[in-house]
Amino acid sequence: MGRGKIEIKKIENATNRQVTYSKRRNGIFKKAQELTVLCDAKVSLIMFSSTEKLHEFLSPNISTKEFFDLYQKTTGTDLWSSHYEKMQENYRRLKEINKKLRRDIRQRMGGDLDDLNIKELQALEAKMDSSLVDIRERKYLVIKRQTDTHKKKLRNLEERHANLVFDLETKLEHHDGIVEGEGYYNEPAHGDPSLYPLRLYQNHHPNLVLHRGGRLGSGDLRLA
Amino acid sequence: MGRGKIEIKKIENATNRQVTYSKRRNGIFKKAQELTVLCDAKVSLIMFSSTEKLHEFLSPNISTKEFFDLYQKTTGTDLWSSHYEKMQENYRRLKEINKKLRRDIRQRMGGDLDDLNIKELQALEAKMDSSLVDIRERKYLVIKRQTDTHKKKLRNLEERHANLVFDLETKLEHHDGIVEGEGYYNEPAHGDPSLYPLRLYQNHHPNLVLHRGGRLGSGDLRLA
DNA sequence: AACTATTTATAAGA
DNA sequence: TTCTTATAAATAGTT
Repeated sequence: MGRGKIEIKKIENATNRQVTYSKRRNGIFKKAQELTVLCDAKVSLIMFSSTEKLHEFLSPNISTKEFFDLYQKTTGTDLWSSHYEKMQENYRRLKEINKKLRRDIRQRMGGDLDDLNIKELQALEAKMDSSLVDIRERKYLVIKRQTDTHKKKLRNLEERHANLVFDLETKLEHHDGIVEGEGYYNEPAHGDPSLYPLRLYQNHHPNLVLHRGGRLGSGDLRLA
Repeated sequence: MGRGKIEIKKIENATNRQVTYSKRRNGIFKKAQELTVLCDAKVSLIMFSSTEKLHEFLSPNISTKEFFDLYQKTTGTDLWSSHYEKMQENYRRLKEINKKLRRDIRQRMGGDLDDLNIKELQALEAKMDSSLVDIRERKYLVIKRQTDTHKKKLRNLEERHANLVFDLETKLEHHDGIVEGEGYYNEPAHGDPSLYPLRLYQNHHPNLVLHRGGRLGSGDLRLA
């Protein structure tokens, strides 16, 4: 259809080819559009020119994805399954590992033991026993650490307390009597209440204070 | 193009529509084919008739998947991503669970205890202890079961042995002497060799045989 | 991007 | 469906 008949083979002249592509592309798009309307059909027409330019026609009221889903459903193919495969493989492996881990834990918790023989049971028992030793060791270590920390705090507290008492006694000696109100009764209240000198007027000797200090701690720290 | 001009709107007559679809489908396929060849283009033409029948044209030297991959790459869309997302979510969750399980196991094996406080350590110790009790219980149950089975087998063996001895003694009484060769020496050889009467001629009393039977077992079954 | 001679597609009919 | 054919539509080559 044109001034002359042409042979259907690749047009070698690039310009000519491009012009023909443009003309015929319009033609085929029009045909696709007419087919869609006349025959109530769904049409997807996608093309890449020799220069890789993309042109597309799609019937209205449907998206490319919907169209492609329909295509796959109809042809029975699943073009993206290959994309999944690797991930699915990993997923399966992870699931399997997960199952084994759960089973292992169940056994360590004393369940799921039905299909273990004596040897396996003994091995499990031994492992658990050794682990328990580790855990106990660890626990005692943590306790010891905490106890040491408390002891250190306690010593520090005792020292500060003794200093207070010493200061007070020094003042008492200077005044030759008991100090009331101001100073030592109020100042500590702004800080840590636990540092408040207990019944200060009754303790005139630092060594006695140290003894009382032993009771300022938070009791036996051994939680075991 | 035809005997008369037609308006581009849906053909209401179903037969007519089907005929037109068929004719124009051939036409557009031919156009697609010509475009492919003439202009060296890649064309994908997919259509569904109003009766959902699928027809497809695809340029040679390319697969539907390749074509679609190219389409997505060119348009920058990723029509598969939504399909991935759900699976990726599951994968992530599974991985997280797996991590926790591994950690749990490591802790039960006595490792990874650094970030547990005393309370957690105590709880872990208690759980392990209780589990260990379960495992030991289970072990003893299995051992007891096996021991019982062996005892039963043993009793059965003793009984059969006693019967043999009884039969032999009966025969001895009838013959007033020792029986040689035939019968009891050979018959048991066809069955379980362990059932072979031991030095039979030396045991004339069933109660003695029963004592010997005690030594036919496989030793102490207590494996604990 | 237009033009137009000619080929091609196809609507209607058989 | 397929063939026929008159006619509409598409387009090759030209400007």
